[in-house]
Amino acid sequence: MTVGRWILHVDLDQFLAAVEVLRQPELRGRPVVVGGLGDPTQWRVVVSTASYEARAFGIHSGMPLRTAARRCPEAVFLPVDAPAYWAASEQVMATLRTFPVTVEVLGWDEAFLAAETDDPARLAADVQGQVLARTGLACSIGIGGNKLQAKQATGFAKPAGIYQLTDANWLAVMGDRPTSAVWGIGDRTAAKLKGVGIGSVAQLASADWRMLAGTFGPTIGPSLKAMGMGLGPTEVSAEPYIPRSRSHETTFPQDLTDRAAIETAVTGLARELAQDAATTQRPVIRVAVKVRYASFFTRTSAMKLPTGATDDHEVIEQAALDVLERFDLSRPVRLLGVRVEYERRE
DNA sequence: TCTGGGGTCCTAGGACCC
DNA sequence: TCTGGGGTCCTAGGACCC
Repeated sequence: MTVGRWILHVDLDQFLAAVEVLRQPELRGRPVVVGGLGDPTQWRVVVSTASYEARAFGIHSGMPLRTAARRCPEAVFLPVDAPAYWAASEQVMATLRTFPVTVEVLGWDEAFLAAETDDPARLAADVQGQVLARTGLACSIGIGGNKLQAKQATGFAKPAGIYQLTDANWLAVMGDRPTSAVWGIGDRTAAKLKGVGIGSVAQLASADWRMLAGTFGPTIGPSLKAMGMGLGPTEVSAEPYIPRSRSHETTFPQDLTDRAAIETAVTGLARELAQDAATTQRPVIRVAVKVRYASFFTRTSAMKLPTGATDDHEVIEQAALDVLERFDLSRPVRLLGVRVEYERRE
């Protein structure tokens, strides 16, 4: 066998629920639902992660906690404890870095690995074993010739398995599936593809890229065909991630109708982001405000800071309030959000 | 399903300038 | 002065992902 370059996608299984079970072993085997403050009677709070036992009741991420409680009243509901998950994630990523691979972290429960090996399945099994031994957490691993194939393969590896997807079996495995099965193609794009006669991955792979460019634009169009063919990026970077923006948003348990309360909330969100910008020394160049009304109609508006990049909290808060002025605040407000964009540095 | 929070990237259109 | 074409900046919004 010749040594080749492989991409592995490592994905922790039911990550939040798994960390909770580690801390409370008596929860193992029980339906566990992590979300919000862990109170299933609260409105407007959704499931972050459901354990496999909870998923058997039809509970899944994004589902309102109240709905989850209705589907499985005996489930254990737990609050989201982000610091605990970040700590567990750090342990996992450190374990991955003990292998002779390049590790690119994607959020707290995923990573791409690039490896030179003639036996990627063996490497994947070793990684799985070490992650489990050192952290107590199970992961699934997809193996591919590029990031798309590897990421896609992980879906077939779950739970706690290994699956390989390459140029050799891509079309055999993916060809008959709907285009929305491909990572990066959502329901909107799949529906639009259907409108031009493309329903399956195989059809997308053999589609005319000029036609796609006409329908989806010069960048997205041809990239869709490439995705259908199972082509994707191969660079894996261990460079520390530099965020482009940060945001905070809050959905209120009850809609806000009082202008002063709205302004106070926006100021508070902006202040937190400004403090964060100052401590991380990332000057802000733009400030955006998001308003979701009771009707769920959502608008955002943004402003480049006229003063130039700054981490001055007064400037950032004032900018958020100035942008807020553009909105109709006579209607009940369900959600308020503030986002700051950082100066891009080379 | 009465619908969270935190991100990224792309596109389209208007303003403005030459 | 009924009027072109190209480049760049800015903003709103779409789409997608975890």
